[in-house]
Amino acid sequence: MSTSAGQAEAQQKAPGNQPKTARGEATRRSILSAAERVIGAKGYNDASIGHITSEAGVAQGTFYIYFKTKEEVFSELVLEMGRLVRHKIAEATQGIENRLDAEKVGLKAFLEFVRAHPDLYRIVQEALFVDPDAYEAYYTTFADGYRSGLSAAAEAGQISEGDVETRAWALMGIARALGEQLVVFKSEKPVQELVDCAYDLIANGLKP
Amino acid sequence: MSTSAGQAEAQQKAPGNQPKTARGEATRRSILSAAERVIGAKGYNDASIGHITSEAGVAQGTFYIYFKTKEEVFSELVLEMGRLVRHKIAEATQGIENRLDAEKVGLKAFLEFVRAHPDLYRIVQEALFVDPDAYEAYYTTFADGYRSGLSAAAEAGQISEGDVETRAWALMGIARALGEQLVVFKSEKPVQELVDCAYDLIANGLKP
DNA sequence: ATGAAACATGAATCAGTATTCATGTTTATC
DNA sequence: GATAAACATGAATACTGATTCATGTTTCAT
Repeated sequence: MSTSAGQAEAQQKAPGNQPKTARGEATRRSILSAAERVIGAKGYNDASIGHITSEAGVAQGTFYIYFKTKEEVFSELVLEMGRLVRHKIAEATQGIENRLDAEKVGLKAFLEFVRAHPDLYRIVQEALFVDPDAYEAYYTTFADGYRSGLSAAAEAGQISEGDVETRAWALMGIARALGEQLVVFKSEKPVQELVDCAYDLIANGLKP
Repeated sequence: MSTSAGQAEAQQKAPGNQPKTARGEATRRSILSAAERVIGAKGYNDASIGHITSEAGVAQGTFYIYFKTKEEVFSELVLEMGRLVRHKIAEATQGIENRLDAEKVGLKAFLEFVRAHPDLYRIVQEALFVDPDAYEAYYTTFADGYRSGLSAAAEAGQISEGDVETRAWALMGIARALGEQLVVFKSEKPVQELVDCAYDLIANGLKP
């Protein structure tokens, strides 16, 4: 009924508590965003609830009004990363007919997002150890989309034939490695240069 | 002076204690190998010293005869993974003149190693959070070798021109993603199939 | 054979921190 | 403006697990 509380309905895993007022909404958001920064910076284990709540400017107990456990806030961040990234890429590749073009534009959108959200990127990596299910869901969701895109492109003769499953993982691997360049290894290289080089490799291969 | 204690000399980071007798040597090795299994399976934080020592069949205190901290044993495992993997690849690509052939053979060797040592693979991934320096060293060492290999190949006209730095990371990304397929997502696909598909992509690209 | 160094033990220490709870404050509705 | 629900507090609880240590046992050079 109110302005923007539509997503509360279809929640799957019995979350801590959804806020019922604007104040609660704001507090919850501020905890989530503090968690993103703190966990992204220190890693899951060194990020204590105390750190997170003090970064958010609330008391320690307040955390447990909105999240059942430390793991829950982490999982939510992984989900958020998935949603945001997929949205960015879908938005950027909207209406592009040719798969190779879409590949290029999508890669660029991905890398720009990752550079803008280094904490989220690291959180997804750590999910392999903290919340393996979320990690797996993140990548398989991605891979599914990739695979069907590649299949369609092969049908349409836009790309050569080949095992779409393996290709999807390989292409995701390239994107991930370049993202890591930016976030983990702090490369200053312009995103466009990375994209152009990777695109050339993806499209033409290494053969002279 | 004795048979095989030559590596004790050039140690960098003041390690716990190197064993001085055959018994000590054996105990240390058994702790290290237990740590590999336990940390690989449960992750760094859930793998307690108690778990590791009981898996190794020694008392808890014994751990600290050979390792100063829990982190130290972890770092040593990351180093070990780097040494072993580089060795495997070097061995496999020994004497191969053509870079693209070497790429194919090296990728196969890498994937076979990874499938045989899933625990070590996971440990390297976790190093990003537990021991970032070791993580960085692992990948930059790899990338350095890759880069110079690609440069030489480009000189020799075996591959097309292109930014070797970015290409190196992209190719490492492919290898890593396929390794992850095997270890994390438990794919049953034969290594050779993955290699053939990835090689085709690397050599020829996606263009029809 | 013997003494010193190396190795091994496992119970005790010690610190950190996730989670709970009893108590107060704010918000919204009647 | 009163009442209940929602929200907020921060001190107390409870537990885990890395590290230490006082005490034994084994190895080995002499």
